[in-house]
Amino acid sequence: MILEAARKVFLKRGFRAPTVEIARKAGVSEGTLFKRFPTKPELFMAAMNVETNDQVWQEQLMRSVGTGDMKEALEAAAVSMIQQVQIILPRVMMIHSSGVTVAMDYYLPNKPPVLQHLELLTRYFRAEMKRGRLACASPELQAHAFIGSLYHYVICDFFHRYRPVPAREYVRGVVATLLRATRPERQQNAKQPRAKIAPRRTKGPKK
Amino acid sequence: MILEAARKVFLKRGFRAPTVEIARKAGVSEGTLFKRFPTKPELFMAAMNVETNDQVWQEQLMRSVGTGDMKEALEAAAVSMIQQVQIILPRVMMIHSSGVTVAMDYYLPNKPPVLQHLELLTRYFRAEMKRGRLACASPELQAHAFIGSLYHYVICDFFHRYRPVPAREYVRGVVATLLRATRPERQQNAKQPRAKIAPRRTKGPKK
Amino acid sequence: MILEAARKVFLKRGFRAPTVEIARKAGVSEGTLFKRFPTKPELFMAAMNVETNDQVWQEQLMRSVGTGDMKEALEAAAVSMIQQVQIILPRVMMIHSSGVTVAMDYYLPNKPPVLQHLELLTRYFRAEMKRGRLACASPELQAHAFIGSLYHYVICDFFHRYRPVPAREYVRGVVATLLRATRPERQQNAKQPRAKIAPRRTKGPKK
Amino acid sequence: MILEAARKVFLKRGFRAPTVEIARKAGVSEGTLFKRFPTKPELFMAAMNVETNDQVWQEQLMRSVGTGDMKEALEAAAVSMIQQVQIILPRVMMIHSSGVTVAMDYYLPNKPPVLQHLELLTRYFRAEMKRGRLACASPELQAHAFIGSLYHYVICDFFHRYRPVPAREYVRGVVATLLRATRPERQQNAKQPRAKIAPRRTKGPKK
DNA sequence: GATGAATGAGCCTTCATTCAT
DNA sequence: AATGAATGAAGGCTCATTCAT
Repeated sequence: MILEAARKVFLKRGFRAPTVEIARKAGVSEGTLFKRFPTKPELFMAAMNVETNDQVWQEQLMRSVGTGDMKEALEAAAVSMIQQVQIILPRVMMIHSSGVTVAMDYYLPNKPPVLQHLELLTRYFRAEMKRGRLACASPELQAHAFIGSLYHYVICDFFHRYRPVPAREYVRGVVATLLRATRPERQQNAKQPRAKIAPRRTKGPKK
Repeated sequence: MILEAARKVFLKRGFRAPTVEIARKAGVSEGTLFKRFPTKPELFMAAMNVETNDQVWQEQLMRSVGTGDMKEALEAAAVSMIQQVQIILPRVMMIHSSGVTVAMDYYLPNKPPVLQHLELLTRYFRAEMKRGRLACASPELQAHAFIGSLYHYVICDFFHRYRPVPAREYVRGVVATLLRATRPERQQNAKQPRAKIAPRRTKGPKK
Repeated sequence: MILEAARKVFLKRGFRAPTVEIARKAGVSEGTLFKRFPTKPELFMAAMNVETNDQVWQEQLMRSVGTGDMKEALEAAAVSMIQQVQIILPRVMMIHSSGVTVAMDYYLPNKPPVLQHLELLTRYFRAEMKRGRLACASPELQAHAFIGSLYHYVICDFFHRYRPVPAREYVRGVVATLLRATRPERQQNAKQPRAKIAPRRTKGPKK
Repeated sequence: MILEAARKVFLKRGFRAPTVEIARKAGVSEGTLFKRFPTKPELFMAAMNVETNDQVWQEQLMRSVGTGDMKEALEAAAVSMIQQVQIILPRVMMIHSSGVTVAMDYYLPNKPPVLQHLELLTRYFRAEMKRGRLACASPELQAHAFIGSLYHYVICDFFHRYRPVPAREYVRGVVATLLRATRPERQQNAKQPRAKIAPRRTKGPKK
């Protein structure tokens, strides 16, 4: 597939990568390439496309509001988000650095993923706050920080191949921090001993 | 100054920006440009230089360990870090996307800023934990997440001109969250010194 | 043909001749030029190629050893040699003066023509001496001098458009001189045994 | 000395050699260089100057006519000529290949050395023929061939570092050949006036 | 439709020449 | 007078784009 090849080449060598190389990698001639994408920038933008058709996790997260286990819901969402960001971030960076001037309107008609994520999480936090399951001064800011933690994991991996722990474990830590920081102070609850973040409770019952 | 001009042009138009344009913007001839920087990639790498000689805040933060107000210390550090990242991040991204192959060893001899930050904060958290002023399962992960929140502020600003609140306010929120999540459980719980998030409970019997 | 054009241009204007000019003269674009010859020096060396696939006369000369008319054989060879040298000499000179550093190994894998010629003639003279049809102190030196006479004809023509007589006539003269100088002294002259070129007779009284 | 340096550099790297390099080698600044020689071609032509102020041997040779030992006179002249040619030939070649268009009038006001040599030797041969000390069909052609043998020695050395024997020995051989070929047929052969090399014997019956 | 040779505009780089010091 | 930094025109080379096959 042409876009596949273009993506690989562009992400490795930048926008400067010659079209011949893309054509060769895609197994087609340059003629064919340019019949499909009349100019290089068009090919580039198509290859760096950032449309995300996988919003399953977004809907799941919102559906969980008020009902499910917040920790589980957030962890699942976070893992999915990391996966998505791993795909999207390099492309967004590539676009921004390419000097291709179409840059700002590339994720039309949708909002750029980062802002989508922000909005979603903000809505989620706000919703859970309304239900009294979360307490924080600014849900938006909280969302910002939460997402930032996740993005940073991707950034460290992408820039420096630095991955201190597996994604899932990282997510657990981040979610735990979040929940601890936003735990509503109920009647100074003696009945919730701990067990919040308890990482490895997978098998046996604690009792 | 040449590097100033080169930086501006490169950051706006990418590595593809013609050297004439840089020369013109710098107010010198192309000849002069190439006498100072023998090749375009060299000029590029010099302009994208990421060496950071301003580690004042790093030292201040570490000096505050055990003594000052943690909130204040962290907020000050965070604001400085954001400022530094605002400068550095676009350059790192530019380098990575440029296809210039010197890419990976560009911040030699020092470590890349991102990892420097991570290390510093980890050390800081660990130090404060030792003093009992902070409690968390994994100081490294905590640092990761904290820094991530700050980076993300820069990213949103850089990519989408999105800046929900002023940096200082954002920082306040993030630090508050952090401190809330890592507040050691004082007097009322003195018999549970650790074991909070305790990731490594693998061996010893709890009893 | 590209090489044809390149040759003409290079021989007239030197290595400095712009590639555009060659392209124009060859009736192609610069792009095509550089697709065929990736760098200018490569084009240059290809155009100045000195490989000589026309060794007919060399074989003919050697085949004539001992049988044919020496004068005719030598004249034919000399005329051919002059023709070949007229092609080769300007190129060799061009290469040497161009400053292109590949210079010394350009006629690999074969020996350079000059030395080829020297070797051939030396072998020829030696062969004819063995047959008693020629007498000289040093066949190699004789060959050297003979060839030199021919080269010089080309040089005068090339440098100064000076051509005192037609090539064929010149050749006749040179061959005649050679044959006269190397005529074996037959029976009637038995009293002059050697003393031919008598190298060190500088001092001794003539008597 | 500037010209010295220029010569070295030009002869090694061709006309393309940068003027900076020459200046550096000459130990002066580029400014000084261009104050002395307003343009590069002028510097080049000055460095490749071919004026020969050492005509001693030419006069000596002519003075020897009819008196001295022809062999010795010719050998001395030949050695001097080789020395001179070793200096001049590379320069002439360089000029011709440089593409510098002043090329044809560079040895004004004198004749180019090659032709000077030719003329001189022709006159010498003719003079000695008049005295009966030499016999040949065409003194000019004889001179041509003689000089050619000497030039070729220089060429082989220059192009291929090929020097079969020391110059002096080579010269002895060449002169010996010449003298043998042009030895007047003394007393015993008075009825063969000319007809030796007989250039135009093509048509008429010899009778 | 697919191909890939040909094009030529554009860009990096060099270097002769100038000129303020 | 000497210097050498600055200039900018020129040239080698690349590569997006076209088009005849």
